[in-house]
Amino acid sequence: MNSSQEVVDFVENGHKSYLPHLSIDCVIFSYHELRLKVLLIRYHGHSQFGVPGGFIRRHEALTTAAYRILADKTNITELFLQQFYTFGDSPTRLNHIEIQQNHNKAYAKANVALPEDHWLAERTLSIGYFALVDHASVRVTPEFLVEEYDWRDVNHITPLQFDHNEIIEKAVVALRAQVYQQPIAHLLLPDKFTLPEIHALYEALLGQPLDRRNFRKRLLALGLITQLAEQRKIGPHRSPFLYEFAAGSRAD
Amino acid sequence: MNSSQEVVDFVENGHKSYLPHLSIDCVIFSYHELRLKVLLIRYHGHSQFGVPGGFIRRHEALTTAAYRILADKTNITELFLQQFYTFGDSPTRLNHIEIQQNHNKAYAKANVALPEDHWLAERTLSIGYFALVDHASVRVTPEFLVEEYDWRDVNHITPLQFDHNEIIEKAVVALRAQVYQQPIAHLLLPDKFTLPEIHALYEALLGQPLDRRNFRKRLLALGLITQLAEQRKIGPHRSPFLYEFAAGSRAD
DNA sequence: TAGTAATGTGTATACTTTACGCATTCAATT
DNA sequence: AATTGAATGCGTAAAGTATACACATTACTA
Repeated sequence: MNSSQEVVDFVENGHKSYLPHLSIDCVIFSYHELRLKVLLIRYHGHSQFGVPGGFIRRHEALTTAAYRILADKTNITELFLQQFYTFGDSPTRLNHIEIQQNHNKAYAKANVALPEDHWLAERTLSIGYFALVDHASVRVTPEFLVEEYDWRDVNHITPLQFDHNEIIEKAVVALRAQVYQQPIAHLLLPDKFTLPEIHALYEALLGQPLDRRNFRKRLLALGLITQLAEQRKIGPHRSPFLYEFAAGSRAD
Repeated sequence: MNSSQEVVDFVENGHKSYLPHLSIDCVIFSYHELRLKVLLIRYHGHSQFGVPGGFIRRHEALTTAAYRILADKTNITELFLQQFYTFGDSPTRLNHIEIQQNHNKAYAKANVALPEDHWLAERTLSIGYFALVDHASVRVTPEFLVEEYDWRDVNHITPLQFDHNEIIEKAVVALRAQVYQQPIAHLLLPDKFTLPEIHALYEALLGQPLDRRNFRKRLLALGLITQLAEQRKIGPHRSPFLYEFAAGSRAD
């Protein structure tokens, strides 16, 4: 939504296209400057950030909706995406008046206010997905109601809207559980990469130091990566070998 | 719902109390005659069984709803309950006409038919919960539209309604992942139990044989159970010691 | 040509899991 | 009273995984 007019149209007609009471919240991870980052956005009139989200079309498969929302927000179609939990307990999700007021802080920018019985002002459950995207490929779509966005270090998340802190925490746990099961890092690295590169990536993903040598043995033993004969020239040091993700490793 | 009148009332007024487009499906496990069982129900006019489900009240916390539905169906309040996945992809969940026809097969018994635009005839996502209940304590609540129910061996599930086979499969995976993490079996055994008893239970839960001796060491090492000084007299054999679940083990 | 800082592997040790055997107990039978 | 069958109790050896750690190699710079 890129103009006041589009926002008004959404508020007036959105109920025809989208399911009420239900949203998808996306915890979008990327890897940048050796750190694991999460994409946060801040709406007009709000002081706190939150994770981006969207609604499900009435006749759209859930997974399709998740991919569509991710693509809408980041202009990225190649990504790792996985559902991890559905949130519907937080008191901040149940208090009608609070929800309505919260929305209206943002919608004020388009000079609309939600009436009390508007579908957007109602209690909404959220299906949590987490995604891993290539940082450099992301072009965050500007939105009329979104004041700013920020790639926040996953270890330095400040208090967020609603239950979004809890959502991110659960997403991080789910992400880390997958790190040795699936070639998750595939989209975060070039096709050919060095061991130090993937090593630093995994340290960021897991938030802890990993022994270089044992790490290599592990990925090799799991069959996640394959060593190539080629090497790469890096500045003044020994040339590291290149590796690639093994074809046939899970989720390929 | 126990009478034709109640069903009609639900069809006419349910939208005031419950969230549309969203249901909770419960995979209810129990342990009976050394087997892991799942509770299935069959609606009037339907040939296939399915897992029991229910709707979320408009202002009810999600977890509360799940416990309420479980209690409604089984008259049990003490149980292990956990969300595991939200289903919204299956084509059988998206086809309007099919959904409507399916519902009407059952509702025919109450001489009602859902119009095409009725909330119950619309596309519905389902939040999957699995539960572990004490088989003997369950008293399945009779419902007007439910023709029969069955505790089905988890290894002999026939084709079910909609995507319920997939739901059960995912539930079994989620259940098995928890078996050594939480004192899941607490509610399936008496307070004091013998090692052979919990051993047989775990074999049923995991669907595979487990070495008696290693099994004991494992549970003891994890601190899940504690050995007592007491023994139990069993027929013509050596008296087994009694064990209890360790206080302070997770989820207590 | 030596120095520096990074990369490349191998090996020994601790820990965890798995495999497996033999002694003990209870009651029914000889 | 001794024997036997069937189940339980609990230990030990072997295999497999994970962890800790060290030294050789390379590429550029001084």
